[in-house]
Amino acid sequence: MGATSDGDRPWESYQTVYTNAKAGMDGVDKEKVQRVIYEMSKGSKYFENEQRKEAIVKQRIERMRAQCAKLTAKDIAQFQMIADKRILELESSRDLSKIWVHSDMDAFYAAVETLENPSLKGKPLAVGGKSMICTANYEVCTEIWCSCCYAGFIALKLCPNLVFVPTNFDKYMNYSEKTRKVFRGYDPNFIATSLDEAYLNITTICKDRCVSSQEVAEELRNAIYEETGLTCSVGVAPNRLLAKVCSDINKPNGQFILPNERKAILTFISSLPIRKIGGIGKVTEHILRDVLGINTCEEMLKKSAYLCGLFSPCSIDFFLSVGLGVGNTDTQFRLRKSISSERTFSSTEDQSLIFKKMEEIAETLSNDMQKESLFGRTLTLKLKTTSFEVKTRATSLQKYIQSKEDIFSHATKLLKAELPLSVRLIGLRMSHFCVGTPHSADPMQKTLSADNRALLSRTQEEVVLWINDYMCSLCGCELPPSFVEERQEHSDYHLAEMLQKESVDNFGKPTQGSNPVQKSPCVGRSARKRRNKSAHNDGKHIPSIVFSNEVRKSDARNMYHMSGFFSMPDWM
DNA sequence: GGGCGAGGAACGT
DNA sequence: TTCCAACGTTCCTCGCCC
Repeated sequence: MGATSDGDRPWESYQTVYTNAKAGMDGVDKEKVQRVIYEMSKGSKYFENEQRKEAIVKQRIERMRAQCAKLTAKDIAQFQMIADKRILELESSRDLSKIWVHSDMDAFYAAVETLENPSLKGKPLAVGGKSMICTANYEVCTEIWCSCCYAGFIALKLCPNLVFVPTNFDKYMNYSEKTRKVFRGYDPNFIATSLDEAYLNITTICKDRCVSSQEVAEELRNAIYEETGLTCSVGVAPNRLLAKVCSDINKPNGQFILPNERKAILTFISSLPIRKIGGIGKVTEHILRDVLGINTCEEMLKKSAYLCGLFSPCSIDFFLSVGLGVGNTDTQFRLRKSISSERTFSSTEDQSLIFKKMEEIAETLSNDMQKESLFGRTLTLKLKTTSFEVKTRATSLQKYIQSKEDIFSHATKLLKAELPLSVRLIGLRMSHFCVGTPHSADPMQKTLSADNRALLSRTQEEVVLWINDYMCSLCGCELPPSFVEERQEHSDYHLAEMLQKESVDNFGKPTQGSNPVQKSPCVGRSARKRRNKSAHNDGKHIPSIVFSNEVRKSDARNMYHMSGFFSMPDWM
């Protein structure tokens, strides 16, 4: 942004239009696009809110610059030592033994619509509505720079021939399932991150069949095409962070293979813009660029001392990993931490209507929770006001809830405290789960004591059977073998429950003072607490001691890996 | 005064 | 003429408690 930007060319400073140009869009007149979006957005409430958010980011940048300026030579030397040590540790954790594939369907929703209605072929197509489009095909991309993230009416202005098709998620899920059928043939434990994206570990298949990753990638793309009639792009690399970047390089209908060699990775990373990395979005890019002048992944290492001086250890680890091209190579199981439902509608102040909307959302959320046997004890109400300001109000309850009535009742209390109000979105979120046991009412109860654990351990192997080494035979709770501690607590729970029942059967009432557990610890509380503690403390300040590899690994994993199934950044 | 948890905001896809 | 999502996680701040 130049000094004159806000004068003659105000659109240049409108951050909303900063976006990650995709492959095949080099010929687009970016300035025209940026100008049109600015002109059409200007003056709207949405625009005003964007300006407000931008001002906050700018303030943050100023604060960080001031923080930087305060660093003495001694501070910087100290931070450099910490950074260098950490870089060495990350380097030693580099795993080049795995071959990961990231598969990304090309303009998925638009491609499905075109496949089912060939008359759309060759036309610029947007899936969605005038308010927001989900996906556009490549005909649109070559005209207006970006395949999505536009309001429909703006896209229409930029591309007057644009044809709109409403979304049909059942259709997309059907095609997505077809792609997953193919993925299973290459990696039964593949990780789906959305309807159209997945990670596959093809190490074994390459080894067993004595074929190159290039051949497998090609075969996979052909198999997807044969099964669905749709094309995809794939990236092959030693870890998921890099595979994701690689899949974007030869899009659409292409592939890019990054060899499992350190030198090749460092060369690849050296000039890679940071925005290409999953997990670095508009704001992070803006901050790194304007505070530290970091534009490429390589520069993360050059500015490592300053990164250590400004960011939390979790963030530092991520940034340094990006600089080294180190990413996660394990297939890890992730547990959901929250579930939510939200709806946007025309702004209203009508309280009866607002409560009606909230009741509908409570019902949807309750249904979703029932499908996954989830009971939560923290309820968060989200409100987006007419001026696009987002507020959240949360409450933690004395018992785990799931029913629509319970959710609505507690949400009502939260909402009443905010009235009167003019809103355009209401959302409800439940978190702090207890999975699978409707009678686990009191979150304050204790888990098994050490004595009880010793007493019970002898027989617990006989209590819980893990179906497919994965699902609890007694309650259906899903825990993979790697969750050793969580499984232990889960077994303890069922055994205690069984013994308690026996006690009742034998004596007519529960043994006094021995009510060891009434909560199904699918997510072990002790483990969770430790993870939270670790992450929390780390977020506060940067310790002057050098981090241990083990601690940092668990923290970084905590940061993202335990996240939801579909919105997890892919770099870990 | 430090640990800890809750709540709210920010961020990313 | 006017229209800009849905979902999930992490980060940061604040206040309580020992």
